[in-house]
Amino acid sequence: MDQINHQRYYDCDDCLFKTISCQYIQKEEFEKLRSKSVQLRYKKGEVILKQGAKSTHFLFLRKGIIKFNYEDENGKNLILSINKAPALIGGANLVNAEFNLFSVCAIEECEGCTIDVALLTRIALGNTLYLFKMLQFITDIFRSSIFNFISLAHKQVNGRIADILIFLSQNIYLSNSFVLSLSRQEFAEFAGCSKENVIHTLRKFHNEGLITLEGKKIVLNDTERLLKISKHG
Amino acid sequence: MDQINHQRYYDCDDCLFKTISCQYIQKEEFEKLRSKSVQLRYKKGEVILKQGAKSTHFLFLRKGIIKFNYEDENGKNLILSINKAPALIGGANLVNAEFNLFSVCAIEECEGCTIDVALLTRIALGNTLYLFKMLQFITDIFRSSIFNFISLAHKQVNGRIADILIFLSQNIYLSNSFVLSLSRQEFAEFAGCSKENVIHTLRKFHNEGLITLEGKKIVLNDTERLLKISKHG
DNA sequence: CGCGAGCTTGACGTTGTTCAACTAGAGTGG
DNA sequence: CCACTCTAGTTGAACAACGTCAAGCTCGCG
Repeated sequence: MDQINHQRYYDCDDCLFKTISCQYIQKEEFEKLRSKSVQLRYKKGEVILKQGAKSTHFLFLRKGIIKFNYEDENGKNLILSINKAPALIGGANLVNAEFNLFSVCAIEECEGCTIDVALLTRIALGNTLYLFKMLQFITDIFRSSIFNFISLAHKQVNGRIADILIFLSQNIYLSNSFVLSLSRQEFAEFAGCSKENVIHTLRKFHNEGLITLEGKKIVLNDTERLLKISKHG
Repeated sequence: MDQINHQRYYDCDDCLFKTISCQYIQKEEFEKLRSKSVQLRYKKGEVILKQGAKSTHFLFLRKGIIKFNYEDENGKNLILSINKAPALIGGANLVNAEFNLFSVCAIEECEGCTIDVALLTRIALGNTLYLFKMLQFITDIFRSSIFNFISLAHKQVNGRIADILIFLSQNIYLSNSFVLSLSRQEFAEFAGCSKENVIHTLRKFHNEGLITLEGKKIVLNDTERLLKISKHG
């Protein structure tokens, strides 16, 4: 068991989290964090943090793409936000709640390390600039959720799907051409509509030449017009 | 000008913000905050903080009810959240942004005082427990927005309106019977639907005996069933 | 008294969901 | 190596939900 947990996939000296941390805190303090930290790999689909569970640790996501997922009483899922590394996740609860408000799942292979919340809090409370930096990291999820919130709230499906395509292109894959890591079902959970509607709409965009669709591969041909659709609603 | 600004509506010694602050910081420090602070009153409908403006101060809301309002490129409004005093507002931007991401408007007569962001930040950075407390205050808006986000995202209008009625009853007016401070239009902007739809749905709830509707006065007769409608979607 | 803003109502067309049938690919076992 | 099954994706049609529109109403205010 210990053997597995201590497996190391990468060198901490190469890690952004160390670089950032050491701008604020002493190396010895970072070493304390590190000594309590464990490197982990997640396969596509794996749950990283479980909604409702007690949040005992953060995860510094060094590589990969994740979704923030909310499951309601009826078992219906809703994707609040999609984020890529680097990110500090789980922190949605630092200020707010003892238990995870959402689940976090890998939608691409992910790599990162756990960070002890209690210890990080203790260190951060002794160093306010560091605390500030950590909070910036942590509240990112809220900001990106609100982007999606606004899109959902007063656009119809055309606009929302255009929004999501642009978001994925510009914020996640950083290219006009990408292989979607989401299933159609997940896309629907992000867009707040049925999967059939996603399929119909993507097909329509394809037929109109806005995008090129080949299964999971999507190419945005006309970002201009997508932006117009997004703007118009 | 100065005369007007220095008008005082209430005694700071009675104010919750002082009580809380003085649990963490020295009286002399609080006096610094106070000396830079101005008491203000807002009438129903007045804008307290304007979306896009530089956020130079917080407002400690001592009395009243406010809405967080987002206006999109086409001039359409969306109410993200409704909150009542006591609250520290404008802070949605503390960690995140230099400019206000949303507007804040009074929907009932409000009373509060400005707080200098730079000074509060300076003091809070010297006192992490206080910083933490302030952050808790400030991030409340996010949590309550996400409540509404989830409701919007995968419930239909029936469920959303039931949600809002319950929210208003339990979190804002603290009674089963209240006089709505929102116009039908604003209710629609909160529910993410058309005002006619709000009217139709409220009328239906009325006819089914779930609520009693008399213009702006609403009585929740059957919270149980409203909860069921909310849950079912 | 008349005007205007907010509210209400019902009709109608559009949007979006649900359902059922079908296809394609991946994994399984004989 | 070929059925078989399971899952994800796709399609179109029927139906329900929702927005838009147009008309009329109410109430407060000049």
